[in-house]
Amino acid sequence: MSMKSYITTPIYYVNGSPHIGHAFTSIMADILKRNRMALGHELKLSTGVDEHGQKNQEAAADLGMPIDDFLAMRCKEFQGVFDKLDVAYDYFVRTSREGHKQAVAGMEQAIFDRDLIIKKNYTGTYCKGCEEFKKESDLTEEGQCPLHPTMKVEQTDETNYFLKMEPFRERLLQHIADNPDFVQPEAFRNELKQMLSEPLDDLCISRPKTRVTLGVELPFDTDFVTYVWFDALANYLTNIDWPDEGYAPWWAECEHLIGKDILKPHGVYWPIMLMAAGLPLPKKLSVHSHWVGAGGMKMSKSIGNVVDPMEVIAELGVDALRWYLARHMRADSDSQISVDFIKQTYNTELGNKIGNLLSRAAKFSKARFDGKLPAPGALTEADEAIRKSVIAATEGLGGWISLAEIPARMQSIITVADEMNNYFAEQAPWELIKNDDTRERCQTVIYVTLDCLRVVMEALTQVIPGSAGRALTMLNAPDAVHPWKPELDRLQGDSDLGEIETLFPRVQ
RNA sequence: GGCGGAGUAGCUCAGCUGGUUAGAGCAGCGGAAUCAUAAUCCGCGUGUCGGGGGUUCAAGUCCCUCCUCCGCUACCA
Repeated sequence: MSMKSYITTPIYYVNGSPHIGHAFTSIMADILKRNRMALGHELKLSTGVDEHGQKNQEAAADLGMPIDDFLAMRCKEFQGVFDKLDVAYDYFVRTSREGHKQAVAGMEQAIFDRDLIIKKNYTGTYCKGCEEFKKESDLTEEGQCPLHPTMKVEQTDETNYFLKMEPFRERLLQHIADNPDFVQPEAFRNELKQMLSEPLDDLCISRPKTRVTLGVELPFDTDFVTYVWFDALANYLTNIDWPDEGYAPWWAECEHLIGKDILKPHGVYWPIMLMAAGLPLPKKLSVHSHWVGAGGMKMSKSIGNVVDPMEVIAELGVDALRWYLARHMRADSDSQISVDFIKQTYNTELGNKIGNLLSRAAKFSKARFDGKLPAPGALTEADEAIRKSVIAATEGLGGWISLAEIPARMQSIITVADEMNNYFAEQAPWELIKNDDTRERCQTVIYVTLDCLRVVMEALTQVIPGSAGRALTMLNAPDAVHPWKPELDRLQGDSDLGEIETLFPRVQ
């Protein structure tokens, strides 16, 4: 029986169109999935959309659309984007799904039955942007929410249901202390500890229907719907059919990928919800930072430095984007992105160093060896050296990688691509082909180069599956070994090569 | 205000517990080669390592201080 793993992305709020942040988290989740699967794990990856809450309700109203039509449209848009990004999700979550709603209600009932939910009146300030109640101290001097300065906060005086949080605080802190991998990287673990360093207020988990109608009705009071965050977080369980028996092995190996902006709901609310319901906590919370424009400028329409994932795909192809994100993400601080940066990285790394090498070696082989890949002769020290380097550079991807390790793995691929170009230039097969007595040597160099490229491409299947797959087809490579590890000499000497096309066409 | 992170070549970044002439990639300049996506290979960097002070035989690397930026958090209002 193979190991099961479960990776999640947040479910995205659909009141706006998909942006680079959505694309990033889902692509990273996809890379981790492909990595786990290469290792022989059975895997489920969930991504999707959050269809509830006041903001969606209002976004639909603004467009003058019936809510269901609006949600269906947005859902299709998001799903289409992830398909184009080659994100191989197993579940595309829609919180409007009946099974999800029932499970959310079931979870609430379970917590309610344990006397951990109380009803009380609350007067305070409410930010629609955050869909949260705010303390006076959370607001700016002008009395507005610092996260949503253009929205007006509302004064409320209403009765709601609250989840008791404080009883679980110490236990959660202890869990974090005992399990360093529970929150990664360390910088965010420390921030979470800070959030938990003082007594927690009860969490309001309901909204009166008089104000919000789009949501899951409370099982114990039909005048209320569930707070969006409670509803949304529960998707991680409902996707794998909780409370049905089968969910357990998946849940035991659950890794949540999130942006640092939603650390609090995932690091505080969610674990406490689970503890309150008597359920085990997820195994790992992998937190990432955000993308900002060149020079560290925030992306904004007025500056004109917004990177639209769909525009990038249309112009450069999906793998230019996937590669850039995987290569330049920094674990605990924001990373920079611009269309120019993506182009530059694409041209120099994918195009010049990898694509061009494949092109020159494969075309040479076909032209000089009758459309075939020649069989190698005896190997020299130089051959052995480059082969060894290729194994060393790729074997990391034959093991379990964490989110934070991805860029370093990509770096080692590029480094070895440099070495391969070096090898090819030093061996100069175009010279070797000129004399009969060096012809066999030429065959060996071509074979070694293309077989090394095959290994690299197999490794890259985890990151840029489309391009890597095409390259393997050109090389007429056999199916990769499973579980995967870098292995030499799997290309057949004296066999046909496929049609050689330009893998990463240069862009201006 | 507190805590944390950051400020290193034109750009993006490495530089761990202090130790040879401060590094890489990209960009730029010169050359070689022509198998290839004008790609590749070789050569070329006098940077006040944010400012100032200090400790030390020796500091980008430790201490103090100041400046700038970012994150979390608090409080005054």
